[in-house]
Amino acid sequence: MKKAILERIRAGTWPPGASLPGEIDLAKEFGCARATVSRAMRELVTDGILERRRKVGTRVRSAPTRRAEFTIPLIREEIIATGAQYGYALVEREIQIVPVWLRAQLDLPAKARVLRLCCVHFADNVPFQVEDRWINLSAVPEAASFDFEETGPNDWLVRKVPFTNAELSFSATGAQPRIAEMLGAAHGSAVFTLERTTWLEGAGVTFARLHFAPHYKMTTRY
Amino acid sequence: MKKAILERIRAGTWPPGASLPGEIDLAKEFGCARATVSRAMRELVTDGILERRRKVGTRVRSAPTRRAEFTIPLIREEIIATGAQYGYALVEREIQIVPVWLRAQLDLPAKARVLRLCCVHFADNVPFQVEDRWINLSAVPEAASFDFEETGPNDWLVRKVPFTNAELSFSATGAQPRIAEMLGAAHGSAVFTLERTTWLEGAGVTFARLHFAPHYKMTTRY
DNA sequence: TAGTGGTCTAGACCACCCC
DNA sequence: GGGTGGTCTAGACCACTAA
Repeated sequence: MKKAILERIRAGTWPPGASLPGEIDLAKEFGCARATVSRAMRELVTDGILERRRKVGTRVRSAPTRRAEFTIPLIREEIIATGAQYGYALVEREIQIVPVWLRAQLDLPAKARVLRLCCVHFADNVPFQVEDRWINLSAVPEAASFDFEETGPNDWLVRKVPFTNAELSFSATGAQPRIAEMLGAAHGSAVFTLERTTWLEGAGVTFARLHFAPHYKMTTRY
Repeated sequence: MKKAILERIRAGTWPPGASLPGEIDLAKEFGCARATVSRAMRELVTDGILERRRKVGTRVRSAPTRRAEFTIPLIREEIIATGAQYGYALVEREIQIVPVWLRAQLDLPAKARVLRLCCVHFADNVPFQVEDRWINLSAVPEAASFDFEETGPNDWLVRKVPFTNAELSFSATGAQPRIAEMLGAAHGSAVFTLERTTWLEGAGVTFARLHFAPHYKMTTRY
């Protein structure tokens, strides 16, 4: 069904910007139930192919969708998937009062306690990613008594703590001396940086800043 | 319906990794039709919350390999959305034989002709993005006779040329002298770089390498 | 207010795949 | 083989919104 509609769009029966017939007419035309047409069209909307408005009808999107989807894998799985051996090292672990910049990001009260971790993930013993992690101890008190010597915070959190909202941002930063050293890169070299914040029902859970080794590329197809 | 299921997951009735009851049981429990449960669950699968396998059942994904979705706006619209004034300048326009590295990327025959464009997008007269663009002239012959003095290739292509597949990749690169100069940045400074390739039915259409001014961040929430 | 999509029901058959 | 999800039907009512 979905294929049949797609074919017509590709064939030019319904060029970009054109209106499609209503669900009932299409159902007759294809000889199937209206619910079937409806489902196929709803899927095409989520695929970014169609655009629907009540009372107006369904149109083929004229400017093809410009949405990209990323799956953010666990770093361990990402490394293993390349065929390399995964390695992990904890560099720093400290409980502290939340820094001001992080208070704003996680929406925490003043003097909230956070666990700060810094660790390195290796692929075949070569540094792959430096993870700077802050965990809100009022949201995740168990974290205070876990040592993170063997298991990375990423792995641990994913199994322990659900979240409802997240924010991701990508950027390029010049490697700070400490980061550069841990990554085995030159000072100031361009580092791909991913920041991720997660909340559970409005309460900030954790913030991570991930620094990737030089030449890392994050790729997606659609 | 979808909400009801999500609530239970959040509430911990079905913790990560747990199996949910079958569709028929759930339908009884919620007092609704099986098709309704089915649709809600399928949607939760596409949201990355659930995982389903025939004969095995439905589970809550333990590692929410959640997908982040980006909307890649037209650069012009992105700049205007910040309240700044959009500016555009064409720096270079040349028809040439496709370079080898690009042949592989676009899947072109040797000696295919491509149009190479280099331009800068400004926000309030400050360089915002440098666009390095290659267009396959056998796929888009009209491009050869368009001068791109006033309209950026991005704007033009989006209106003229459909595509069926695309690949996006993000990385951090040290600014090459030419790029640095155009961006008004220091040589070697960290530049966020986005590469985008699009195909139409298997035929490479265009490749773009976008270099953003320092401190650019690409952000998404979900 | 009329017409569109959005959602649901109750039932049916099929495809897959672990046991 | 048998239980699971995948998909479909035919019909119904609701919600939104442009005219």
